[in-house]
Amino acid sequence: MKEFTLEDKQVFLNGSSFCRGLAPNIITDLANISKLVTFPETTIVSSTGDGYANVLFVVSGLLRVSMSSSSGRRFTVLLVKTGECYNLLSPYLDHPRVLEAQALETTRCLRVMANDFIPFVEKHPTSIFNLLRIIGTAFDSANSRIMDFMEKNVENRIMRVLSTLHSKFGSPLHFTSVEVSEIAGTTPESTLRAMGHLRDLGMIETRRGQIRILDSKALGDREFGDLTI
Amino acid sequence: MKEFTLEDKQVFLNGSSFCRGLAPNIITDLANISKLVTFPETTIVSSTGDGYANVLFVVSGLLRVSMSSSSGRRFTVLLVKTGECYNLLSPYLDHPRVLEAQALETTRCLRVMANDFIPFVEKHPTSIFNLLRIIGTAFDSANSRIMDFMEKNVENRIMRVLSTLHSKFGSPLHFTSVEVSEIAGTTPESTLRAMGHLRDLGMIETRRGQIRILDSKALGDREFGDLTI
DNA sequence: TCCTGAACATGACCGTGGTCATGGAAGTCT
DNA sequence: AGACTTCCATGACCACGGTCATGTTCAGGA
Repeated sequence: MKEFTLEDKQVFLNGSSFCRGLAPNIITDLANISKLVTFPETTIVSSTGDGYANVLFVVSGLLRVSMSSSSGRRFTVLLVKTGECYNLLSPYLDHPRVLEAQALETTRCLRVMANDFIPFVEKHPTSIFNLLRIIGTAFDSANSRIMDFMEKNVENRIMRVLSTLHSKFGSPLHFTSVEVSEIAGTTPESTLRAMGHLRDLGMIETRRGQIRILDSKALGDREFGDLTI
Repeated sequence: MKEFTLEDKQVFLNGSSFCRGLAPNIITDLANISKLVTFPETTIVSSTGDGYANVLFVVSGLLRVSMSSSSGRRFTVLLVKTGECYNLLSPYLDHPRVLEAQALETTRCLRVMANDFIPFVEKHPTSIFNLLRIIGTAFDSANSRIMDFMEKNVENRIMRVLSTLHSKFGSPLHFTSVEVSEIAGTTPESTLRAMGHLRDLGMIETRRGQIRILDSKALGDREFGDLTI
């Protein structure tokens, strides 16, 4: 693989959500403390309680951030794609996080160690805005998903998930029923039934491991819009 | 009512979660930009989409932070009591928040305007740790509640809520079935049925508007502990 | 090419809990 | 004291969706 130069880092970071609107010298500082790392597919990047405190900026690939219960059920909190970041909060938290992260594909990331990230933020307080914007959006999304559990039936939750995934990843989506069910908080069977109905209604088309969105407008949530997944 | 002097502010802030471990001069700075305000019972402090961006530190009373759907169902995200704070993120967010806040009792707060709060944090970057710790805890709690929706039945959710409320407010609790149901994400009827069963099991005692916890250990969640409500 | 495992699909069953309805008990106001 | 409101309590109903079971289709590997 080609070398990932400082300039490559800068170009990439410049397009990332965390660096939106930041001055070039700030991005250079961040590039300087970052290091490219590669996680092969299925790698567990961090698991519950392990105290992994590095910040990761996904360059390519996909990270799944999830939460699991002792009974083995998994809930997907976030899918971190190119330009997005994971673990922004951990450098600041003493207690171990409850979330875990796994690479769904071979994933390259720029890694910033907690010990470098904290001084970076202190030196450049304007980065707090982006940090808090990202966290705040995720927090709002989590609460919005709770409302969905209270109000919506499975089919409507699936619709909102598909609409969100479509906004984020385009069409067709490369997710299985298990993956969608772990995002929507239901079972694979119910997911397949719901998607079968949506297919009958002409909103989507499905193939093995592939979902094509035909009517994203009909799928979306009128009240709260897309989630942050 | 007696004057709330600068020294009163400092003493109060010194005991608040946001100021834990902060140097005295930092607390003085915060006290200087804060102003005591009083919200009579039932006051809507901020409602969805109104762009209220001030930070509030509850001196006495209780704020309920909640989310409502168009169909009128309310979900209580947070109960902000003495020493805790509300709206830490809003000064940093451009888009309006989805949460709303109401005073459940006559509530006195120290209010810091967004325009004063942002420079304060920039001047004292160590306050970021507390800010992010509070946000991170709330975020983890939200995800934990989602897991509860997926895994637990109503009775177990109620148990976890009661255990958490007991840790936070002691015993007896002064909440109605409607209020508990809005925290647990269920209906008042189901809440009453569940609490009736818990009463039969000898874990709680109930009177009108009052819940006495008898066996907090049996109520608690073994896997994830208390929530942040 | 066959074999194996994963993903899709669908039916049957039934428990949880939301909804509606009714009534009683406990405060509150005039 | 009586009227009124709020909260507690409980029963009946039934729909949603989780669980289990069975079978088919598809893709990749030996």
